Amino acid sequence: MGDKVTIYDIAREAEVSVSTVSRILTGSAPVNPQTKQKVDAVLQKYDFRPNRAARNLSYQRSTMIGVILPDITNPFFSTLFAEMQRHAIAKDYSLLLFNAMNSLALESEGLAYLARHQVDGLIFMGGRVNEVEPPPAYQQEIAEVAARVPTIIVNGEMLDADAVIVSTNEQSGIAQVVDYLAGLGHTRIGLLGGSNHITVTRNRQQSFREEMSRLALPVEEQWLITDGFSIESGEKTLEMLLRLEKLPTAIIAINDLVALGILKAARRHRIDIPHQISIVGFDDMYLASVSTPELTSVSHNYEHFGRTIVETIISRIKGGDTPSSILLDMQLVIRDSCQPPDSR
Amino acid sequence: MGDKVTIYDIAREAEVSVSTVSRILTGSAPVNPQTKQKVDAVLQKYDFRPNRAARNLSYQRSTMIGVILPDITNPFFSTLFAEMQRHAIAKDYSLLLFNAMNSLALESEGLAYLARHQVDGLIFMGGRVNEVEPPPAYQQEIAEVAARVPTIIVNGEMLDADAVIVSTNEQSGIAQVVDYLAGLGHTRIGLLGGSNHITVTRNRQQSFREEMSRLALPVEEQWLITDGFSIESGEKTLEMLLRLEKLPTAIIAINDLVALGILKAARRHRIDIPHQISIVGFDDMYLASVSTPELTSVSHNYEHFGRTIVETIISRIKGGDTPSSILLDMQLVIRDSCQPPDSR
DNA sequence: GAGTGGGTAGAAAGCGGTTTCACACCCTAT
DNA sequence: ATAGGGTGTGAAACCGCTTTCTACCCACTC
Repeated sequence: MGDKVTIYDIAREAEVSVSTVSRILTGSAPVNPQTKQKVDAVLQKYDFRPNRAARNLSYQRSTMIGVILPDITNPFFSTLFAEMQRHAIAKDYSLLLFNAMNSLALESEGLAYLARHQVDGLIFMGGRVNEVEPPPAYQQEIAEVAARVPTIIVNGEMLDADAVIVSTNEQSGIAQVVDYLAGLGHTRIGLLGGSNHITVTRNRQQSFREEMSRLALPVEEQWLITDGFSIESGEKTLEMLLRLEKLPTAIIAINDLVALGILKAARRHRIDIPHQISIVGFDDMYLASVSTPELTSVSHNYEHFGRTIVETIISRIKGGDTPSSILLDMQLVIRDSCQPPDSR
Repeated sequence: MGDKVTIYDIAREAEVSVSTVSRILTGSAPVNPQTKQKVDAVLQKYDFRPNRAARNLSYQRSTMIGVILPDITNPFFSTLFAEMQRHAIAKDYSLLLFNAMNSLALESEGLAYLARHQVDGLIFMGGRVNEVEPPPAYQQEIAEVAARVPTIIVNGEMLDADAVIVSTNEQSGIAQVVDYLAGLGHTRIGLLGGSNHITVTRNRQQSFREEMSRLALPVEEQWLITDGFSIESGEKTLEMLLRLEKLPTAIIAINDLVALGILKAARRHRIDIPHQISIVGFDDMYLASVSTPELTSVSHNYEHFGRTIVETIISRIKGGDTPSSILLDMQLVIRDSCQPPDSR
């Protein structure tokens, strides 16, 4: 996409030196208004855009921020990415996305890919940073990267790395759900989906136990079943649940996809949701309203989420003082998938 | 992400000139095996990666391909993007994504954004290129861009532009659906969703009429209702359909989202899908299996689709001979949302 | 009326690669 | 012995922009 016109051409036509043109372009030094006007006219005439490679080479930066995420087809990530991109562009940064296709191994390739592009910052979400106890090799790879380039880790631990950790407040999210369900009269609540070695799952489980105990409600261990984050996981975990003698009256799903899977399996088993069992999802993907009944879900403020990530990393890039961790609130959004127990 | 070590450092340590190092890096000229070995060792030692900005400046290219699409949260686009990225990276190109957030106006900004990055190629999908009769301003903007940089337009017309047009074979897709439904015994078929000023919709409608007429089946005009591409559109169009006296026994939805909306509205009206009405979707998004019943849908071969786009544009970039248009087949995937008419 | 200083602007040196050009060296054919 | 032809290598120019260094001009002071 090569405009062939360079700053030299502009300088020649405007009868000034390249330095002057550059000064006008960057505003790095004052220029006589008349001179500026003359040059601006030429700039306009050619719709001049400085060559990015040259500028980056000189500046020693790329104004690109790398993003590694496990699956762009997952609405949680794509929605968040869209918001991040919006804010990044507004601040004259570009987002370079690497989609790891749910492969932890590919993430290393992604790191190399973004390093090759000399990104000024790195945003790491999902995948290996989500591991509860990441293998030392992961830890070290991330720590090395984070030592060289400002890094943000979304919902991960990686305590050794010099990165900003941005996390969602699972504790508050879970508390809202449990309180809501308890308020409806539920005392028998299950938690389905997720994975034991993933931070978010672990956090939600722990917060779940805490909040249940705070309300003096018993936690039935067999109602905590983990089997992943997909629609299929949802189906499978409900099947497993249904084999038990005693069933919960309400189920919290680890995310909306799992919730949709549960809904699907429930329909197959002619279980009436929400009258026989209430369901709450997490993440409030736009899919939450596809289902019948529409899903009650714990929502992120995606706009705020994306903006926080981007503003924080840009601030880090510019050497600003940033907190080393940020906690973002979640908000229960009530739709149609919950009812008082035994309300059929 | 700055490795501070440069080609000069390498040259010094290996006791050769930078030219020699560069030759080894690029393979642009033969180098004595012994020299090469010596340099390679130093290269390895520092895990040297040439500075991208410098290289781009010298090469006068960016090895980046820009992608403009209307909505990355739409599974059709995100799935396709993921495939494209995979193939692009395998061929040492990078994809720079611009998400236009469903705004035609933003697409111009996206064009400027990618131009600023001096992308070597441009892939334009959805949005304004999908318009049946794009306003002259759009036409011209795209034509200008396409004149300067290799461009691919996915599912659009833009006949004036010097771009490769990659399209999906709607004619064959529709024919498969109609034949399948007719084979089940359906004679009363509707086509819901989409938008009259969008190419794909127009093409599907036309192919629909053709295939129906080929089978000597009547087309009931009031069963062709367009109202967009979203889940909500699906709900709305079914509501409108239900107000008619005579109903079709099968509905083709313009895409899976619309189909999901139809399913949802049908459930609300206690219409049994597929026994009262059969439904077929389009695009075979991964969501097609969320629903109950699972959606029969016309599928893209996303892997092939993405690969074709990427390989074609790279070939164009390299000055290769490429066809000016490419047609990709679609394939009906049969699941559970169709039954013979009146089979309840 | 020489000295000081602020405002402008040009020359030139990077930034880190690639590539052209020139040359040295060695080998072969005359 | 000498011209001719590869090979392999270094020096230097170049890609397009930013920025430091330098110099000039023109008040303005003392």
